[in-house]
Amino acid sequence: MYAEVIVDVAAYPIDRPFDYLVPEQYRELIESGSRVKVPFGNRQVLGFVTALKSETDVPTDKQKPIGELLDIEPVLTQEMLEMTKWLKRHTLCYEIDALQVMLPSALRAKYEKILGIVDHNVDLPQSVQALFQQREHVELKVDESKELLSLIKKLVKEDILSLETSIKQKTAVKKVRMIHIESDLERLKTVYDSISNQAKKQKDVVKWMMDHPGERIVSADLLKQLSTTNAVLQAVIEKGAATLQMEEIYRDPYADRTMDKTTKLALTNEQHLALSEIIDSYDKQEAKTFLLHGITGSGKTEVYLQAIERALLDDLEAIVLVPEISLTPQMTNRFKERFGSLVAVLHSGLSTGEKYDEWRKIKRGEVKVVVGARSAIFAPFQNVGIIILDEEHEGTYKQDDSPRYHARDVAIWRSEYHNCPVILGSATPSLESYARAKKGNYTLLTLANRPKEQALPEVSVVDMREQLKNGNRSMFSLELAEAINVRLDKQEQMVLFLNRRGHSSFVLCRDCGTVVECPNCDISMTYHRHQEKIKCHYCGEESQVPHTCPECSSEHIRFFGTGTQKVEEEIARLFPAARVLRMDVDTTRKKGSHEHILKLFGEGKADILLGTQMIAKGLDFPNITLVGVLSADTTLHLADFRAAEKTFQLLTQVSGRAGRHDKAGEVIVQTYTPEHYAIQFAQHHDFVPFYNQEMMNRKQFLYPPFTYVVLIQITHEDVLMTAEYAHKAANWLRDNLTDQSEIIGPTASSISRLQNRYRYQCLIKYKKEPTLPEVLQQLTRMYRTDWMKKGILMSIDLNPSSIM
DNA sequence: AGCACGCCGACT
DNA sequence: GTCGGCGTGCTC
Repeated sequence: MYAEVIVDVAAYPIDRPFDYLVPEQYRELIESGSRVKVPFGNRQVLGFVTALKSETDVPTDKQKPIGELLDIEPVLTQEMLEMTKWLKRHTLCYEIDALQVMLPSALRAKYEKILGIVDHNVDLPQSVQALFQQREHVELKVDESKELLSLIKKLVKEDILSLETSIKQKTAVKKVRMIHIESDLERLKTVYDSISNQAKKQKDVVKWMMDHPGERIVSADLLKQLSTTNAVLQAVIEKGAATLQMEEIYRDPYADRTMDKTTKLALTNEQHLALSEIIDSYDKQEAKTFLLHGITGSGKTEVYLQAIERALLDDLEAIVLVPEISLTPQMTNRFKERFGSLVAVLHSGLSTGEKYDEWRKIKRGEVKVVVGARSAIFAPFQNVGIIILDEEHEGTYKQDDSPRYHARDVAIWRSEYHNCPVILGSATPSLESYARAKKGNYTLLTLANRPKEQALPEVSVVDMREQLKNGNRSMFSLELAEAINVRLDKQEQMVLFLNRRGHSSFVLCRDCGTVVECPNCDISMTYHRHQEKIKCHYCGEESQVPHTCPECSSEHIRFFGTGTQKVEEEIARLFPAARVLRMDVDTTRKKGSHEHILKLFGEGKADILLGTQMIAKGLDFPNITLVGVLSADTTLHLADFRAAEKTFQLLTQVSGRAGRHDKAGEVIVQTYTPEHYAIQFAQHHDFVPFYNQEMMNRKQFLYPPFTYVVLIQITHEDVLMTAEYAHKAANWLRDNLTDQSEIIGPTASSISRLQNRYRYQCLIKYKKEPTLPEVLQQLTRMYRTDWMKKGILMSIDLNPSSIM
């Protein structure tokens, strides 16, 4: 018996199955989808069994047996194995990357080099002895000095030391010491009597146990409750009053929270119509994709909940994706409230262990609904009944490193596998999805009204050029300042939005015009006043604020541009009575701080919630009556064909935060380009006219959804090398693709250097290009066999979410 | 001769 | 990706 194994090595010639002999003792147990340890070259690596067979073409002298079978229950389902092949083809990634992306990171291998002493008669050199410090075995870290490493290598060769790789799972299953108390009271009594009166503590413990016969309790809890020590407990166990067992437990991030269960809400006609179309298709077991276009506050979530309820009736499972879920506890809570313990939550705020435990609950079918961010689309359910992507237009559904998959594509693939519907929901659908819905590839469902018929908030656009002309140089227009004062008087809440964190976005010398740039990236450093530092938002570089110009030594250094920190200060100056909560990457770094800020705001502990785009989505507080967008221009002028679309989406989403309940909402948008159609249409909540206008632009410049694009990015530490290979790539594409494709570039990327690597890119635009998969595969091969060795890094992104 | 370093190819 | 093998060139 042989197993085809994909080994945990990402390299071009390795990117295929290797055949291994299955040892006798594993023949009954092994299944495809299990992890194994295998000898590979002269080391041990982790691998995934993708198939079993009785024959092989591999000559006998090259056949090696599997070292160890790691899973009795395979970690990969058959569906995942099929999905892997599809992912590999469609994202041009290594098969091993496709496999690993479907599993929680806890299951990834952790390789350790273990150094041991073989010959004790040899005196080891001082430096090696220091490493061992009397121990028999130590872990050898790669960051030891070169001299030491080569010395060790020599000693290993001479058989004085031994070097082995150990493979461990990154995070283990959490276990607790569980005490099982003897259930036979008589026997407990006997034990009690047998304990000498001197062992008072032991008597106490057994006495307590006699009140709790047959119960189970976690060892630590028992010790705490009886304020005793492990020694006492051990003695009691030895006498037979209880037994100790290691038991698996789940780390539960929601352990200390209780929630009131909610029941179905009554649906509006529109909601009902949408739901019955979905359920119809569900009943027919169609793999149909719905685009649920519902204005903000129109009750999309209730439609999701009731569609899921239908699937649960048949004991099928549901996957719900939300964009970066930890940002929207309000959203996850709605699922927890409706479906209680049937819900697993997967998001980036959980620890590796917590994610692993949620994953195991899903795998074992202990939960039926998973709510999670992008990677939750790989939830290991076996009987999926419905898949939902909320805010389907969000860029976070596209993974921006290998494998560069889009959760929407995976969702549709899985829906075809399980014959179940997919619901894509949004108030501002992506142009791609809306175009597909109009063409009939997706089924369009529309919710044009809010359930309680609340009006959409009034949006006014303020021309900041006029403010400047009238002598107002503040970042608050008169209109916005007035509106803020009104809310402060009425004790209503506000959300202020600015898509830029930090204090000032650049530091400029007024004498020579120098802007302080990051030493590793071609990007200006942002001033952060709280730590009195300047930071690069791309690579994390930090340094002291210069007091003189690094170029000309002038002291006329000034800070320009506005970030959330500066706005916070301005609010304190202009509205001293206002209580402000700032929410951006800088204030939400700690685990749970996100929820904490929102909780404070929900309890009315602040008047103003000031933040970056993380506050644009999902907030639902009844007392918010004003939303202020301090500058709508930040996203509008990016060098990306989706800039207008992103701006429209953002404005519509933030506007939706106001007036969701009884009180009417107002939105004030400040901009230097009020005439721009994205701002105009967002002002009037006009998605369809915006869509039509934007489609005309896309058509004119041949951008998606009229074409498909592929972004190819080349980076290297040396500019000339970067440019050279970018040209090579572009020329190769021009020579090999048909003239149905347009190849743009190479050009320097808009951030031309990042983390000390220069960046060039080219773009392929095509409507139909039958040769594309083949050509890209060949380009990848050239890169992996040849260019990589020269330090070039190349990435190919099909349907990139941004071309910057 | 003895070894450091870089390049090449193999890995079931 | 990571190892060993092998060639080149430098040093004692």
